[in-house]
Amino acid sequence: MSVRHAILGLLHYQDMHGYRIKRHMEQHFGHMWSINYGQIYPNLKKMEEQGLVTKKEVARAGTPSRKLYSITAAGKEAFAEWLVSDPHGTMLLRDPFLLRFVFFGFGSKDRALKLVDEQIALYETQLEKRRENMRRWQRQGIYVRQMGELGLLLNEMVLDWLKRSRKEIAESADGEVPNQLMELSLD
Amino acid sequence: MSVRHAILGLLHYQDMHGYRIKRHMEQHFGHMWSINYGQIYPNLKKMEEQGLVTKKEVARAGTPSRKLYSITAAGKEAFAEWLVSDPHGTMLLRDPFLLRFVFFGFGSKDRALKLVDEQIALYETQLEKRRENMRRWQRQGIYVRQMGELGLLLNEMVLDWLKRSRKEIAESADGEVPNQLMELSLD
DNA sequence: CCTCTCATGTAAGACGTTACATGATTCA
DNA sequence: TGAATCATGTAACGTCTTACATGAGAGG
Repeated sequence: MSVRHAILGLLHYQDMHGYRIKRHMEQHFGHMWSINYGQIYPNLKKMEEQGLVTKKEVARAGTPSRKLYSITAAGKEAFAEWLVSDPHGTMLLRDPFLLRFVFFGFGSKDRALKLVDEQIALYETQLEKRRENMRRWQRQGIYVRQMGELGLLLNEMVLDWLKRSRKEIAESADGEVPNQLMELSLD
Repeated sequence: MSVRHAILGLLHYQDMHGYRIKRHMEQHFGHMWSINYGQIYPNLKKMEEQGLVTKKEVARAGTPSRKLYSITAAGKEAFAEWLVSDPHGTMLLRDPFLLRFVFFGFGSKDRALKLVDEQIALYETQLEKRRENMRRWQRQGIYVRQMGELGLLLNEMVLDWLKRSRKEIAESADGEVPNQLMELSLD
């Protein structure tokens, strides 16, 4: 499970508690993964049972006591194994927008344009955020910086693609979209 | 649920049975999504119960009878609604390799290079496949073709990125990777 | 006073993957 | 004879999301 290993990775840097782990992941890997408490707390618990991490409760007046987790030798070993395990194939773009995009031919051109525009706006906002983050990533070593660069490249590429698609859709007559029924029935 | 809507989309083209749906998705959207029988058959069943599709059993001597599904008016309506529903944010690159990549600083440089090389080989193989598929997508209307182009662009971009990263990793001294512990502890 | 951030957690359900079971036909 | 393809399905498990419950402190 990736979430588990990501946590073990972070604990190499320093001891952390759940809330902090979530914030950190969102700030550093937010453009690649999502994460939530429903994953973090149960996984920390399980990893403690497995001896991959240890818990140290730091009581503080008032607020719920922080639970600081540290990685153990066994945890480091498990992490090291995972780090060099074999590749699992190429990236999938399991993106709900893209899936809808493929079927835009069944809706009206206007609707398609509207949805593409919304998506363009989204990517433009995100591009700015990523450019800001880039400054932070720059100082974090080769690998973190490279990951950030990939995120930026991807964002720019998708944005360009959306704009080109938009243009082509706008220029096509509404009926110009070929009837895909015939084509697809060939296989 | 996306799988359900993807199936409804395909049924716009023509009636299909489960096996065929899987094959079709793998051939046309294989670079973006994965799918398996554990999703298809239960979902077809459920959609039939909901009146989104109807089943017609076509008995054939010997082999298990094919179950041809057709989309109903209600199904088309549900699909049309989904098609114009609001965007859900930007793409996530939930890729196991990338997650490991970020932590390569904790392993040796040689291991990192080996893993990057394996990934490069994977993407090169896939790039060829996608170039072949492009011919098929070309004839399927704007949207399918654009999706195919995005897949190609993404593949080329990641491949370039991997090669550039490889070079930079190779040129870095093994100890040159900054100690990320200090940097990260700042937030 | 109200909202935001800090902080921990659970429960239910949605979604996805893997492995298995079955069996005929086609092709080498 | 053996492997691949066609064809349908289930069970178990793993993973992820959403919503909820709780409560203190800080700042406007």
